[in-house]
Amino acid sequence: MAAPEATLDLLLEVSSLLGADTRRDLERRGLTESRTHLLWLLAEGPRTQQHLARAMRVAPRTVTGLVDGLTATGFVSREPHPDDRRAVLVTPTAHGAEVLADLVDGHRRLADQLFGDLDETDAESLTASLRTVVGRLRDLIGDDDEDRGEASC
Amino acid sequence: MAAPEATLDLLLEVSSLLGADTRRDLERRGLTESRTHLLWLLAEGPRTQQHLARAMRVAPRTVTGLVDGLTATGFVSREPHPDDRRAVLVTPTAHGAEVLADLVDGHRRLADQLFGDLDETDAESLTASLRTVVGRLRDLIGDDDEDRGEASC
DNA sequence: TATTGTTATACTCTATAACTATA
DNA sequence: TATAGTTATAGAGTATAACAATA
Repeated sequence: MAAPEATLDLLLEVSSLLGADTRRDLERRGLTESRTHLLWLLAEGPRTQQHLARAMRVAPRTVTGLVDGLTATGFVSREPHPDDRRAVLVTPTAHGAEVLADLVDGHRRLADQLFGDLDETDAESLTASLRTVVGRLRDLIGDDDEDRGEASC
Repeated sequence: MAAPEATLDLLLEVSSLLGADTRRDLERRGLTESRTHLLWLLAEGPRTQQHLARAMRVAPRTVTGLVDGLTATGFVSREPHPDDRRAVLVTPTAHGAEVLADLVDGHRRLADQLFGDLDETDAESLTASLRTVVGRLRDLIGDDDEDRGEASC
């Protein structure tokens, strides 16, 4: 038992359910996954759109659209860059910062609900297995993992 | 160590990498994730669009678009339903069936690459943990898992 | 009256290409 | 000349609502 395919199917189901849970939570707040990913990258301060495009591995034009949406819904604003008049600094509004803090908190609570009561041995074993899988997937994809911020939510 | 949040982050990274690997593979074949999900549901035979909409948890109109795309690119055809003249049976073409078989095979090979060499203990422990996580996520979401086909690819 | 699938419309995410302002 | 961000255009996925044909 525990055939490789069954394990992969479980992992894919976890992915699907995690995505569904996340989306449902975000919808209530008027956010989408992509917009949230961008907002998440502002946790440590304002960033230029170029920076965000590279971190999200997305075309600059895509960031324009995401920032447009987040601006229209009151989560961020475009502020002038102090040193470069071509660039803007995408900056969370008070509301955006509040929602962001809330999302970070929700992430922590979800982690506790899912893994908080695993005993030490199981937890170690699970993280070790996941680390191995991440390494193998990176090899398969040829991902260098350069330049990314923290994990998306 | 092995804090709950680190484990969740690993799981999210696995999700992200699995998605990237899948998309890259599908692009080469002229498929998208949604279209592939639909094609996958035809593995055991033709289905009506209503059936597909329920299985994919998506609006009927969305299925129309996906079937349009798959028809235009030669993966499926719409055949008359023998008993119900309102309905159509979405049916893989020869090409579609061939690609589908190839995808199923690729899924098996990926599983082997990721988990084929785990020792019995680790494999059991990993699947047990994943099953627990699936259960908890289902509870969180209130997912009844009725009516779905096999896992999407 | 209920169901199957469609046309019509709209929003989001993504991409490429051409352009403006600035460096 | 190179970079930051935009307008323009396009394709994919999703949704709701109104409608046709059929059950």
